[in-house]
Amino acid sequence: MALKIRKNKSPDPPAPCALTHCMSFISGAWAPNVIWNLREGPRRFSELKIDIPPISAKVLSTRLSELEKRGIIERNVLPTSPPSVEYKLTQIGTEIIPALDALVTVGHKLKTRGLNVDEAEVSRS
Amino acid sequence: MALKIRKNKSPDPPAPCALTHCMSFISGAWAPNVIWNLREGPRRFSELKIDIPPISAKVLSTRLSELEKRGIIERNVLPTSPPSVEYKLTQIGTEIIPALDALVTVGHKLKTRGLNVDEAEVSRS
DNA sequence: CTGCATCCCTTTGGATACTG
DNA sequence: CAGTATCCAAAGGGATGCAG
Repeated sequence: MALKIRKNKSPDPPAPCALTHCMSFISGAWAPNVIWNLREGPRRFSELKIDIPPISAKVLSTRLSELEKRGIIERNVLPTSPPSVEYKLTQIGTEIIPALDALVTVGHKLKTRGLNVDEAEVSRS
Repeated sequence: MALKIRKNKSPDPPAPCALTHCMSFISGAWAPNVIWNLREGPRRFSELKIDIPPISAKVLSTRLSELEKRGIIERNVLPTSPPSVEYKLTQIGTEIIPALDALVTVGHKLKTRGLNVDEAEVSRS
């Protein structure tokens, strides 16, 4: 039969969800953090690494590449003896800041309202 | 066995990144979509299921529970013969809409600016 | 200093089937 | 209709080591 038998695997047809798609530019672990930490100006790789302690070099590198590809940040290699690289938000990249800020504001409200933001177990060392 | 040998696994200390933490309330696949689809009023389980075609019942159910626990949505069981359940945004839940909207706006700009939002590479050999 | 390659493990979302 | 339980597979991130 010409009909395709799909057991349970499909090539993942593009999700026709515009909203999901439009928000994909901040996808990936720490992506919002990276953007956030660039809000006050250029920052070097190692600085960002320090800004976001839990991030691994691999992930930071990956995120940086993605964000650059998406037109959110710019990469500048400084011709210093030990090569250093600066990353900065693009024009449009800076427009993300207020949006993130709005989201964080709501998130903060949610927390301070005595609600259980499913982390009542924060009493971790 | 009472002992577990951990080679390189650590309990992953809580990431001290406030921003990540403050945005975690929209974590999980389709979470933003669910919120978004409730923006115009109450919606039933099966309606949401239809609104967001790619979502599975399991995930929708999970997201709904999480969002309720986080105080973003409310669940109302309607005493109809076939039991139906309505979900609606809470007061604070509605505050997320503008934030999402801001994010989506930027995302849309990013796309329409002729940039490759990491999908220019579909022409992969 | 940057950043990639590898390996491995956890997470988590999808499919399916079943219950109230 | 609403939701849960299982199983499964893929994605993605962390650690480490190496390279430019």
